[in-house]
Amino acid sequence: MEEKVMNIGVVRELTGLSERQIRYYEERKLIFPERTKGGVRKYSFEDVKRIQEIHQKLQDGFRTLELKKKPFVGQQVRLSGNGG
Amino acid sequence: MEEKVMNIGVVRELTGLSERQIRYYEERKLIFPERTKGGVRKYSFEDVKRIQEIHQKLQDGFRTLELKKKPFVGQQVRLSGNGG
DNA sequence: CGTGTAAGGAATTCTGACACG
DNA sequence: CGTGTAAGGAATTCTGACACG
Repeated sequence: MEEKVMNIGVVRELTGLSERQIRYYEERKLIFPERTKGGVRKYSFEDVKRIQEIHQKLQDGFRTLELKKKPFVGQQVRLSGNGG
Repeated sequence: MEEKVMNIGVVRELTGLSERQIRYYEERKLIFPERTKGGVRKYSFEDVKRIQEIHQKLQDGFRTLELKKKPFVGQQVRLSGNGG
């Protein structure tokens, strides 16, 4: 399931998210789709799973930057309070 | 692996065959990709496997029509001789 | 910050046809 | 029969920007 074979349109359908959201997660370095020569993004089923987890975390109040590296282990849920 | 998620371009790369060949196998009713609203074909990993088997059979001298229904069981290799 | 959207361009795919042996 | 190719159109995706709260 590591093969990067899907266009963003398929990922959109599988996840129910928008292309904007999917591209944004990449911009934040949370997912790493491949590209065709022409620049078209290609995703794997693993990516799809990851995208859904990211979205879930965002729902839980995380910010994308907090999801980098090992994003889904040993983290505390934070619904408010930005420190700062 | 039944999910129809790949464009023909990806199938081309995975199989090494041409788009022409891939579309032709569909024309001969040997594979059944889905379609997006816009008419773009979508293939599964199963389809990819099937396509490779079809191609192999053609190499072995079969004709596409002979590959229909249960194409890969109980068949004799035929390298020449078309009856008739 | 995370997401929506309109804009224009580019990559990808589609169909139907002609060609070959 | 199985496959290549040039042709024109259509669907899909891309980037950069403005907007909102």
